[in-house]
Amino acid sequence: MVCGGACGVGRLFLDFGCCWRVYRALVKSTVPKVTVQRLPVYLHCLEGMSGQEHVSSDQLAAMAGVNPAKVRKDLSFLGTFGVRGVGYDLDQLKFQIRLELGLEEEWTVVIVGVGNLGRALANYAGFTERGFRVVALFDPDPAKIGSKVDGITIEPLEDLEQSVRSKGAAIGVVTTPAVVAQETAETLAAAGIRSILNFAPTVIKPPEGIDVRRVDLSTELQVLSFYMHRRSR
Amino acid sequence: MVCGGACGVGRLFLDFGCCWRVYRALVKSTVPKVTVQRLPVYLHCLEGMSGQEHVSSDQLAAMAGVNPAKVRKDLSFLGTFGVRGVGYDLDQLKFQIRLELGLEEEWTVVIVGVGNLGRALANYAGFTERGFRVVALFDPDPAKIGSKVDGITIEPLEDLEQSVRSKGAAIGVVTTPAVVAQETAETLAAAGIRSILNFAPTVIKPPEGIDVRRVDLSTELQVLSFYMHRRSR
DNA sequence: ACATGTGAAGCGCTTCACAGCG
DNA sequence: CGCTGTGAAGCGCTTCACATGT
Repeated sequence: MVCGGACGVGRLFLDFGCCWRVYRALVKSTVPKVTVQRLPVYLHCLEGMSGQEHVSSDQLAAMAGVNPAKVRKDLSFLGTFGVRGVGYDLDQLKFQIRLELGLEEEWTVVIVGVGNLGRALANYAGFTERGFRVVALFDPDPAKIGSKVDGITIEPLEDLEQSVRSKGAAIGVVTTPAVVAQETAETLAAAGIRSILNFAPTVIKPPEGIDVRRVDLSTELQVLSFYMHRRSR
Repeated sequence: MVCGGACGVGRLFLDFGCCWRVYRALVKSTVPKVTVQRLPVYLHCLEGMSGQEHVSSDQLAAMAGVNPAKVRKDLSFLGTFGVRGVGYDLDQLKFQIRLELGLEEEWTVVIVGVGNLGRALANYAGFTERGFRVVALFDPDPAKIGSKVDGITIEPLEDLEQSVRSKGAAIGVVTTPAVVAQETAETLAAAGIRSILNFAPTVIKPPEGIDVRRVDLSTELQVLSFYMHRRSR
């Protein structure tokens, strides 16, 4: 980037001299996407530490498997609370990351599609540990309706909209077959869900105003396959 | 990048004039990482199409939710077999992607840790559909050993090395608790596994020569949390 | 006329290197 | 001295725009 040049934001052109920081703060006010993805990793590493009051970027970097400079830059987006010559205060750092990630709020989750994967997720301890509470399960199969998984009763699909709305759920997890994933996402959106985590092996076109993240298990295997294939040539 | 400038590769500096393509072909010979991640998505989209002989980059881009130019550039790494004014031959394109991803080989998979998630993955149809065959399951729990999941007998951890070696398995899926994930990865590496897919909520330091990919379900939720939190400020 | 293939510009993340400060 | 915070350079991916080809 040419420093001191003009920054184009949509059709608007602004000149901040050499100050990209001002640009970020005033115009975008955003933490880089890649940083957001690393914050949970840092948090996890920090939570596994004990018996020390401070952490250095080198230490955290080694645990998270990244470059120390990256750790420092990432953390600098949350504010300036490291101590030179010492490191970061462990408790404060954990708190700041949780705050930034919005983990101080308790988010409620519903899961649509109680197959093997849906059931596994309903039982997944990692959700509860992070403050995500599963409040409802939905499935179209009459044989499943009424039975419980981890204490939560499986409800019929027809009740989805009303149930989600009354519980004020924020996140919808889609573990349905691929063919009904889009439809499911739209129903969830209509019911007032704000974000969707999609495990169905298909691309969901995000409904208006909804943030969709995709986790595709077989995609991951295919990526591994590529690199194995490559290495053996 | 300054075109016509020098390209540094390690300590070696080479000058290829303006030709980044030559540089890629001769020195790196690699498809960009992000492209590799998108190829499975394209493939999935193509497999869902029928009743037409050709696809255009615009069409594929719309289905995959990306920019058309990106599709063309991605595909150009696999070779030059689009037809101007027409598009890509559907069957040929599917074949080329499968070839590039190494999906023409059948990879064998073992799963370590048969909890809810491990069981879900053992049953996961998406693996079989893509040519990944689960050949063994391992768990330390004596109560589980000997029972079957989807036709595969659960074996004790002690048999892992010998069993993996004799079956010539290529991919190890780690669905153990976080505390034993590293250890598990090293055992898998010692047994001759070549790649690891890690679902344990922790960072595995890759054993020598092993490619490790990490899928963390709660990380994904935390990323969603960040953006929801952000929006409501 | 239409869609690919691709230089080149744009943009954002990574990494270096060091000033700044306890 | 040690470690953070950060300009600036490096690098790779994205996107544009259009030459190229059918």
